[in-house]
Amino acid sequence: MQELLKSLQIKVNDKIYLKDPESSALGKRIVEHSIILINNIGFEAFTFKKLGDIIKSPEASVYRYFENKHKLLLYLTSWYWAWIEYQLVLKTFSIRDAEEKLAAILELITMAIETDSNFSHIDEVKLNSIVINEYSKSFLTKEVDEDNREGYFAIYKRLITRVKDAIVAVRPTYSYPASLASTVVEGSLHQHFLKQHFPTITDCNETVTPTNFYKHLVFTSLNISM
Amino acid sequence: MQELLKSLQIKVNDKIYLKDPESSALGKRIVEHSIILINNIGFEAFTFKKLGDIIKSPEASVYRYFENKHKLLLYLTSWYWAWIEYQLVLKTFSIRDAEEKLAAILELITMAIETDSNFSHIDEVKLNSIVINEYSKSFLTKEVDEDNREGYFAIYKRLITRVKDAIVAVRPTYSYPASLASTVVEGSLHQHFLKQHFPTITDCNETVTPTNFYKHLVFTSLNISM
DNA sequence: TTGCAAATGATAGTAATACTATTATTTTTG
DNA sequence: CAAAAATAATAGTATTACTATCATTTGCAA
Repeated sequence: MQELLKSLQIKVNDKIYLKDPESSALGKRIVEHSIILINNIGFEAFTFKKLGDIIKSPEASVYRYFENKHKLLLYLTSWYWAWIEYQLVLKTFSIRDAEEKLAAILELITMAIETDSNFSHIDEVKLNSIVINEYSKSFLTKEVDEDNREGYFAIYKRLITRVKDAIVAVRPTYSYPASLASTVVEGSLHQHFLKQHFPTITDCNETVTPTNFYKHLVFTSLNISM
Repeated sequence: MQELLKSLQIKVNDKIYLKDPESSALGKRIVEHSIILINNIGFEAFTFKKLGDIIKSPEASVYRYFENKHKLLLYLTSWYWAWIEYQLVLKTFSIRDAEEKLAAILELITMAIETDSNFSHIDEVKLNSIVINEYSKSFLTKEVDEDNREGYFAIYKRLITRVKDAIVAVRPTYSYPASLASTVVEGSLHQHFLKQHFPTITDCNETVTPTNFYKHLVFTSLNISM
């Protein structure tokens, strides 16, 4: 049931790919192993040639699914945000209290993904790690406005808007709901990164989580005592 | 006087370059035109070959100053953060009141750089734009731990620590001073980016600035009424 | 079950990138 | 003014990021 809903809901903008990777076994292998490979060697060192060698298909076959590796990154990260948005809707639609709902959203957004759902070719733990390490690169480009016009960031923006709406529901007079929402989503990825690589400039570690920090940040900003 | 101090203070880790670009006319041309070129075409499309064509020197000459373009980016962004840190120290060392000092720091950190100082080959406005668009790429790499060990991010971390210290001075009991400091510095770059490319997910525009947002965020977090 | 289209595989090729190497020429400076 | 240092000129390599062509396999419809 949850599986069914999932397969129905998690759809990315079909202009991102040339051929839907969900539509064939090869497409799924491309997605599955690109996640593993990007996670292993990083997006810069990742090439369609290396991926082709791993899945034992010529790189030309990969190019039939994605124009280039940037489109593939857009695909993977869009899928991730769609998956998060799906969980957000599922986990919060029945919560009536605005504060409680916002708290649930913050938990979902700022939490580390630690267990793979294991019912598809997509490893969500590795994908989360890719989002932490590579997501910024998907929009920090000269083509960002063009890509945005094509709708490649639509799911991400919709997610931020949902967070913003939850903030507004709690405190309609607050002046910066959109900035606060985008700060939490982006900032949370950043704190997870700092925790791993720059521990001296974050308070997040094994005991203190980004969730603790962002809950405090958001609720005090909205004038709610903690 | 300010000029003198500046030339004395703004020094980057000398392991970032092979030969100090400040030590020769060619070095300065490399830095000056790399800022212009990266700003124009973006870091991905930027190559030493293209830079060489512009400054009319062979790309091999550029390679005598910087191992590769990633090192050049580290150099430029380190210079930028050193410049910001220098201003921070200069503008706040005489402020005794902790809240006032923190406010001054937040203004400096979150403000857009709009005027070029015009007394060196470095255009700070363009460099600020490079930092907004490319800084994340300097640490979102597989080599981040190695680069960090070499001290390539030392100035940036020291700057964040200064912001953290100012937060602690205001509210010693606050639990997340380092995370708040890193959130403000990184988040401010992000809000400037959103303002330009994703206006629907930020409240920052011509009238509302990241400074307004972050001052509110920080001071409410520290339980100071606004 | 054959037969045709679509998908994939195999192979080749190109321009650009990210360098390294060598030698010649110019510039600096002791 | 001579030696040393810096830069220019040129060439070369492996890899990347593609595109093109044609052969083979696979799925499915008559």
